This record gives sequence, C-alpha cells and structure tokens, in this order.
Amino acid sequence: MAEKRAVTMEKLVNLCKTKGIIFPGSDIYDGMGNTWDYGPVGVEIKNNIKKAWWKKFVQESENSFGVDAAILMNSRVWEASGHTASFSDPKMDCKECKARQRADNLIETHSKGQVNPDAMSQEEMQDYINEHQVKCPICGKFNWTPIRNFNLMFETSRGVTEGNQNKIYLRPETAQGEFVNFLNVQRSTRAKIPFGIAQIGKAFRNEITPGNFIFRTIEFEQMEHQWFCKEGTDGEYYEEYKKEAWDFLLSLGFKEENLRFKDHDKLAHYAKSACDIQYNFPMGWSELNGIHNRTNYDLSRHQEYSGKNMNYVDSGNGEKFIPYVIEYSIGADRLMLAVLSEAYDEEVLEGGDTRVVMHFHPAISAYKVCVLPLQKKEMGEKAKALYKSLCKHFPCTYDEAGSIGKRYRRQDEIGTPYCVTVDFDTLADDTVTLRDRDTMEQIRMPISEVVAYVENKIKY
RNA sequence: GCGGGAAUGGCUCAGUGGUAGAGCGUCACCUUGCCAAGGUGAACGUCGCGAGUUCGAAUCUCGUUUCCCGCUCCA
Repeated sequence: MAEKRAVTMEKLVNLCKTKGIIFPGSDIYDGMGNTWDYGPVGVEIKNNIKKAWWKKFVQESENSFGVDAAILMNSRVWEASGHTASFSDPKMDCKECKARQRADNLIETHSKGQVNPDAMSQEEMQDYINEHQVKCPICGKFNWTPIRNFNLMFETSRGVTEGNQNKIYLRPETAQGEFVNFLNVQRSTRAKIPFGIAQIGKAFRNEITPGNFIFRTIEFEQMEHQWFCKEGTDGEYYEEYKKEAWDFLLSLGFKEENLRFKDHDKLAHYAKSACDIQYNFPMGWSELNGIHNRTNYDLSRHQEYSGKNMNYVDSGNGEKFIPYVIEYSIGADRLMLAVLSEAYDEEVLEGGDTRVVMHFHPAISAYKVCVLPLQKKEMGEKAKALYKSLCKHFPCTYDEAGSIGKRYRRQDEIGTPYCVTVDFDTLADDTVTLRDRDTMEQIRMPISEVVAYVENKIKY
C-alpha cells in the first residue's frame, strides 16, 4: 500500500471552491443537489483533459472519427437500446427497518442465481417475492412496500401545447449517438472495419443516490470510443483497449500504484465481457473508466427497431456482417476528480510552512505561465507587456499583489507550472527568471526564449 | 424515498436568551530585491427560511428548505 496521501475530499472541495476550479451548482439559491459548475480555472483544466483525450483517441488513433450527437434523441433509440425497459430500478422498502432494496437483487440472491430477474416483468418479480416470502436481508422480516419503479432517465417533452406532448428523454449515455451514426460515419469517411467512433458529451441520470463531489452527478460528461470490428477479433481488441486506456492514464501523470483493473462480476444486458480501471480516489477505490465488449447487440437492436440494414460489407470478399463493438468509456468529470486528487500535494518547507501544490501535467494546467513583476511600480508595465505577448501563445495569468513568495504559492495552488518574474535586470538586459512549480528551480533566460521553452514543456 | 448529521461574512469556525466575533482570505496605500514578512486603513453577515415562547432569540420550541454522510450503482 502507498503511504497515506495528503489529499482528502474535504480539502479538495475546499480548494476547488476557493480557487475557482469547481463551485456548487446554483450556489446563490442554496445549491442544486449533485450538480457542480466549473469555474474559471476548472473549465480550463477540464477542457485540457478533454483535449488530451481527443488527441489520443481521435487525432492519433488510426481510423478513428469523432462525432457530436444530439442529447435529445428519438425515443425509439431508448427502446432499441433497452433503456426504456431496463433502465429503471424496481425498488421496495422494508417497512420494518426502512431499508430500500432492489427487487431484482433480492430475487437473484434468494434464488442463488438460479432465477434471472432481468427476464421477469414487475408483476412476476412481485409474485416471486410473495410466493417465496423473500425476507429483508437487513432485519430478516417480511414486510415490504409494493415494488416501485425509479426511472433513471430524465424525461422532458417535445411540443409546445399541453396535451400534444411527446415524452422524450435526456440521453442517459452518449453511446447511442455513436451507434445511430454508424452508417453515416462509415459511408462519409469510407472507413473500413475495424474503425472507431469517438464522442465527448453530456449524459443525464436521475440517480436517487448520487454523491461524492463530482464523482457521481445527475448531469455528467462522458468520453467514449466505440471500436467496430469483426466477430472473432473482438477479444483481441478488448485486450488492446484495456492497454490503451491504461496508457492514457499514465500519460496524464497517474501513478500505477493508484490504478487497478477490476473485472465486472455482473455483466450488463449488452456485454460479453467488461472491466473497469479503478482509481484510488480520496473516498476509496472506485471506477474511473470502463471497457466493454458490447458484441453486436446495439447495432443488431438498432437494425431491428429502425428497420435499417446495419450490415457492413467487406469489400474484399463481399462478406456481410454486423460488427462487434469494443466500448471504451470514461467520465470526464470523474477523470477531472481523479486528476485533481492525483495532483494534490502538500509540501512542508524549511521553517514549517506548508505549501499546497497541484502537480498537473503541464498540458493540463489551466495557466501555463504566471507573469510577476518583482516590484509593481518599476516593473509593472514591462511585466504586463510580457503577459500580453505570452497570452498569444498559451493561457497565462498575471499577479502583482503581495510578496513574491505569496504569489508563487497562489500559482502552486492552481498548478501553474511556470512563473516568470520581471526584475531589475529585466529592465536592463531583457532576461527573466523562470521558476518551475515542481522543482522550484529558477532559470535565467532571455525574454525571447520563454515561449519556446514553455511550449516545449507543455506538449502532450 | 428512508436513516443520521449540519446550516453564523469568500473559507474555517467561536458564540447556548441581552441585539455578532476571531483567524485566514480579499481590496487600497506604505513597506518589501525571488518562495505565505510587516504596518495603516477598508469592504463583506437582517446568524438558511417561517412561525411560536419571551420584555428580548444566532441561542429555546414547532414547521420548512437546502446541503453533507450512508442505502443505491457504475461514467
């Protein structure tokens, strides 16, 4: 086990609030449960995370293409995907001990896996529980409320006049946006199997019990890559994407000791095999991303429900088949939380002072450089000019308030990798001091070399 | 939804019946020549909301709202 880390969820949330990384949603109205707003610093970091992901899985990935599908989709999409039928939890409350249980889980446990509740209707589940007198696992009593459904999809309606409304859903996952565009992407890009479709976008789940800061929220952003391949090659690609996913995390600066694979015990209705990469979050090990072998379930279902032919035709031998899909999916907000947790560090300096440092990969940091005049009066003007010129190359910030050491610390807290200080010598010879966040080294260099130096360091 | 906890300036909290405080942070000026120095001054709170008890409520009672932690699940 790794030594105890300085990071706790409480410290992280506090840092985020005070430094403009993440604020509670609808803050001035006492918040809105489990929604969070990204602030000036946070939005930059999140965008950089998404940019890095896109670079790796679209730009640098051979034969992969991006899409940005609509959040609102034809309701039949969700019938085809199985969400309308199965994306609601059948729950019952124990009247004795007030514990809430999932009816399907109770049946599965009671029958020791002999009965598959997924194949049962709600009435059948209710009957089973009554017949077998399935007792509450907490208190051992048999005194349930009837099964009630909690639909995890947010509903809204299309149509302006009341009574003429069609119920539609905010998508509970982005994946269907890739699947419904399978034919469009293949045709327009003339892509040959195997190829991938990637998307970054918002999804919504009306979870009853979310929580843990931005780990589980009712509105969240997914980054997904669906790899379409021929049956028989799916196992090989499944393994490959496990490795790709792992390597991506390492490239962002994650330590291997804080990551681990975890195979799913129970597979979703669409999956042949599935595993997660878990991260050692401040609240414990939890899922960061998933890799699923979705077989040809999704495309087959869409063929069935839409009536469109989803077959891919191999131009070499004329063979027709519905491709298998290897899905790699990671939550952007979850990754953000993991990146923040991983970056957080407290260093005790000589003299007993503690400095909080966010050790982001320089490509992820919100600002790449902070320009500081050693003295406001005499160097302020020169420093501001330098700041303005650097802004044309990468995001920068500027600070002239307080002592130089205090200003360094402010930048450490938001993870700015470099501070450039304008001092008396700068006025004479146009050289500046560049201070490194991680090493605290100070390098003297001509102003003209700053851009090239920093750009080289912030490459991802 | 159920159970538990909490709600006081930007943050952390003190204040348990006499009408609001500290530290940190923020801003201005002075000082400061490279890692949270110091000085002076300033801004920011109808103590979540509504009722009740009381001469008087941040403090007691009831209600209510919101948030947090568990149950859940998986990005």
